[in-house]
Amino acid sequence: MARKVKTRDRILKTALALFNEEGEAQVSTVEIAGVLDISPGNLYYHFKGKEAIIEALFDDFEEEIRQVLSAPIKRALSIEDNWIYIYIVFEEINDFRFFYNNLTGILERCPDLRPRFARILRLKEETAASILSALAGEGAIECSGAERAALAARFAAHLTFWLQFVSLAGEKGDNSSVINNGVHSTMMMIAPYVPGDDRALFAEMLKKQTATLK
Amino acid sequence: MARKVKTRDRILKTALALFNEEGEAQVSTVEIAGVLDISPGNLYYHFKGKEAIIEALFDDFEEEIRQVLSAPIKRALSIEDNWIYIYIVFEEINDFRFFYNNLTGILERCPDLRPRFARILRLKEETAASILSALAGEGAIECSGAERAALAARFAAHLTFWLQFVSLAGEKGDNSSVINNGVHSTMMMIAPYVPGDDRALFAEMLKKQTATLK
DNA sequence: GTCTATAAATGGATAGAC
DNA sequence: GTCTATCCATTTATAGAC
Repeated sequence: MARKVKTRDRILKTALALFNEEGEAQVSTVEIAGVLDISPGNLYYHFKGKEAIIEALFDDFEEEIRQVLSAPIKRALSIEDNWIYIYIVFEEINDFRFFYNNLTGILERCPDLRPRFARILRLKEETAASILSALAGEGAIECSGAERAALAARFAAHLTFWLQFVSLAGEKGDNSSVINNGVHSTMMMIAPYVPGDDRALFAEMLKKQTATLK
Repeated sequence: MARKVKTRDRILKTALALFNEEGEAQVSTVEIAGVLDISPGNLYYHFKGKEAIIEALFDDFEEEIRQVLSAPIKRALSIEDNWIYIYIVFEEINDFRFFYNNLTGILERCPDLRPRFARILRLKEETAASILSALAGEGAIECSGAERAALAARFAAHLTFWLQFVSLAGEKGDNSSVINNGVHSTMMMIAPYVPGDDRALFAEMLKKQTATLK
């Protein structure tokens, strides 16, 4: 059963790891080939160049993130149930962090990706808006329409950049504690909108969740 | 009186403009020299290389942003007065956007800047915390200590990344309307904490401000 | 599919004349 | 301070053998 892994897939896997570790700009096609112990020529047989590799990696990312972002829209969730989706979004972004660490630079060189990434951002925002709308509908939060719209946009930005912010601010910690920090800070954005009666429960839930996962 | 502008300063000015327009990674020392109509050798007489130029630009940025971030701490301000500082912070970031557009990449190549930038982020957060604390003290907002701390961190991240988010999401608009959008979205983060009586006033103020500046 | 070898282009950097 | 000339290293990319 141990099928031989295709060279194309090995290239993608290795490139992703190197990009995330050293930064995409610091990694050349020669280095990727070197780590894999294949020739540069072989690499160029599979991919036209670094941009082609990045675009192939983006294909994978896009498919996964779209799935995650579409899931919570389908059924209304309680506040308590939403954190798992936030967690998964952060995990995906973390797995693909070389891209998020150099968004502008990469999108300049891969212009095809720009509209696709913009659509992902809008999907993030729409998903957030739809969840907030559901929560407001069932009275779990109290929040005007205008405030919900602004909050949804900030949600999308927060999900997109928080991991980078934490790492730039000089926080130490392994991947999973940083992601938990992200989930916590995201959930805290909802706190002021939770009405008085449930606010204690909400704080309790956040505390428990943080304790469990840290 | 029309003093001749020093070549060193012309290099910095041109490099900043090119970096912001084309992205730092896409601009070579040769190109900078070419635009200035000086030889690459001359450029290297003034700066050891691109990193030295970036670090000199960062010196300027750091000095200005520290000034802005220190100003509002000195005296307590009403909510209405704070927007001008937010506006100026966004303007500074916009003037220096090549750096914010490739934070990770540049900090990898200029490791000296990393702790300095981390300190700026912390200063952003501290300034926000101190303003929030003052506002809470005078009853302009209602917000627990824990919520204030979390909000201050999100403020810092929001100031740092919002312009990039808007541009990546595909919004059109000139510089100043994008910055106004930033100020507005930042102020909206405070809205849920404004107590009932003043909330109408706050909404009114935000609307007026947006109308005036757009 | 994979390799070797090498071309072609670019960018960083310096020496030495003016 | 500034220029010309040049060198070196890196990277992308391709041709052709196996």
